[in-house]
Amino acid sequence: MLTPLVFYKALADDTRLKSLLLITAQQELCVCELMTALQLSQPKISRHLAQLRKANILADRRSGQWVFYSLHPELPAWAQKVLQQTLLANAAYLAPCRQQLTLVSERPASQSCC
Amino acid sequence: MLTPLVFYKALADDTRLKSLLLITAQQELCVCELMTALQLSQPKISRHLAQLRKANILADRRSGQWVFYSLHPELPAWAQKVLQQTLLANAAYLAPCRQQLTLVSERPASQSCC
DNA sequence: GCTTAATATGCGAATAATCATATATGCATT
DNA sequence: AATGCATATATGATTATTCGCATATTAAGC
Repeated sequence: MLTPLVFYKALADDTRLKSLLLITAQQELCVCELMTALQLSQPKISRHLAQLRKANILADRRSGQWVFYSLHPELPAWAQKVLQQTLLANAAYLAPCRQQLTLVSERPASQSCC
Repeated sequence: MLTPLVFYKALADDTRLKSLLLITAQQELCVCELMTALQLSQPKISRHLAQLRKANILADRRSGQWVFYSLHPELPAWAQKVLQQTLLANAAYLAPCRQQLTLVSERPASQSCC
């Protein structure tokens, strides 16, 4: 069960926060997409995603060489709302990352919602 | 201006998170009330509150020997919503603190809402 | 002025988080 | 099987946070 402390510790790092918000906005992203969006090294991104996965905040799904990360299906509703609100109210914080975000062309069709 | 990263770093500590949620629930609290609610030393509480004050998340008001802390009037709406939702959805996390919370008898009348 | 209660802060020690680098795995193509 | 790309993990060094203790500060009561 996800405690608020564990959740907010997960958000208390620039790499993790931006990754989470980008994934919240895009449904799912792979490591290399986050690399270009955040302009950070591959091990750095991978490490932080692993942290979020261990906390059951993100779920991963492998598709060929890529591993796609999305919000964990059992992420509590309050935590989802927190992410959504943060995303909507802080467009400027994410704008530079979203500009540099480039989706991989080989991306397999994902079950897009909304 | 309060960035999401600064805000979530402020929430990423047990003492600060519980203090903030208790203050969200009670409008305002002083250091000694938080000491008994959280069963922690005075310097420890004071230090963390100072951090939250420096980040403009809390405001302080002196009344005699007491210093009362409340949510900063200019705390962005999204941050207020985050605190409210966290409070509502995590009663169990706060229950022990709320049980031990004892308001000072000399408490000056505060503009209580709800 | 003196004492007590509430709060704040300086400082060094302990703890935890993060980083860069190197190495390893998994899958696809040749 | 060998090469290349995407991803994962291990390790040691660095850096940030947090803590406890002692000491200031501020206000109230005598």
